[in-house]
Amino acid sequence: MDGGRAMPGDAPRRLDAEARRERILAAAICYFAEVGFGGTTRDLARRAGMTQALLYRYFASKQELQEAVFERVFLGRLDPAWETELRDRAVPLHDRLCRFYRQYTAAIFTYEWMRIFMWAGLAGEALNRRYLTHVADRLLAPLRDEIAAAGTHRAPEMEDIWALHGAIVYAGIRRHIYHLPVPDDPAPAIERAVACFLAALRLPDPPAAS
Amino acid sequence: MDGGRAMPGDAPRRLDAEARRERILAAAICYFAEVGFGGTTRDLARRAGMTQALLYRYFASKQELQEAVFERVFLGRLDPAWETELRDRAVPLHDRLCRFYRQYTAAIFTYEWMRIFMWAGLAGEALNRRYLTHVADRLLAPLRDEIAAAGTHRAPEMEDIWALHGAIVYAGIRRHIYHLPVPDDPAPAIERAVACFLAALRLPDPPAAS
DNA sequence: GGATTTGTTGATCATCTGATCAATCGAAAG
DNA sequence: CTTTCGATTGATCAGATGATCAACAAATCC
Repeated sequence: MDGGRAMPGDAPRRLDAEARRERILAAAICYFAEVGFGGTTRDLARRAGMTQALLYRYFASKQELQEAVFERVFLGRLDPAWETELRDRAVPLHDRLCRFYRQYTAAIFTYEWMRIFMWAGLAGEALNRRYLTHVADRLLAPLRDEIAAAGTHRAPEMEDIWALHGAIVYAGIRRHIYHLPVPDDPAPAIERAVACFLAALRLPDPPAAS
Repeated sequence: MDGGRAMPGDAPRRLDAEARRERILAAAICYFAEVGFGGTTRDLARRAGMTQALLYRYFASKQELQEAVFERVFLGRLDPAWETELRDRAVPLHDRLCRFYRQYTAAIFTYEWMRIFMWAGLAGEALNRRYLTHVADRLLAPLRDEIAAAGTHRAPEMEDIWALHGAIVYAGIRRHIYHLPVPDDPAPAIERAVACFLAALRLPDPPAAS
């Protein structure tokens, strides 16, 4: 059957340096996302279909491989255009928020991103705080400003913006961390969460009772 | 200086079985919450101020200790009375929701609960799915029924209830997993999230634009 | 005081884990 | 075909880790 040539989906025994490094990195992202950074280099190598020793030809240490995983997974996921678009008052606020959260969730609602971010957070990596601080300053704060400028009777506090954020992001956590059933397309839920949030802010006062 | 007697906050060298077991369990909860279940029995023993070998007199294996931690942290945290109170239509809906989420967050917004729950979730423990399924069936579903019965123009979907849940719970994640600054008292944020949620449901239609 | 029970320890074992290196293998160049 | 260079491997090392056990020590009982 096998003439010795590599099958289409199969790996040739020998790869040039760049392709091998890529293969290791891809396997590491998948593996560490699943088991966390406590996973062993031997398990990782087995799943990547190569020897454990080979990992160390392309990454000086497990720590360095872990950092390469962080860089690949997190770097460049946040598009600077989002901030600009959030501030574009030619577009209705509701649409701006929906559009932003559709793009944001498209970027981070993946098995790898969600889980590696959570593993890193629990492990106390500074990365998470930096990332979320950036999100707060560059995205949520402008978002709050836009809501405040949209003529509602009171400006929401940052905690309220975080609540909207949590309402949307928690779906990704339920799905990828807890493995609970969640709709494939987050767009409808985003739509309703944003509409709910904005609608409430336009009310003159919280309801008295019942 | 030291006459041989144990100092007030100090541990006597010798404890009766029950007290020792308690000490180990308390230290294990604190330790595993911080570093996860990949932490070592030697580190744990050092922090608990005893020998590593001693752990194995009270727990047959690390696995058994881990299960004891789960039981202590998660068992009996959900009060069955909450469901009853959620259904008590003598109380205004807004107040019922706020009261429930104040009690719920009081139960789970601790460093230990939040982190051990997240470690367990990432590790794929069945515990998390069981727990959240219980929350969904026994608390969020009734909560949805009550909202539907409160005369709003449309009944929210379960995903909307999960959004409210996420808006509130995400504050605990930000605080205990990501170590971001969050208000000590979650009550005001709960109040606003619930008011926002209910207010929006009473609106005749989502806003047309801007 | 001496014997008995029971909590505690240091030493130790088998295995696992990150990391290293000389030996091998494969493809391209001459 | 032979040489050469670089990718790949098996063997191996030192330290860490879960678990065990005989020896020790502090209460308790006679």
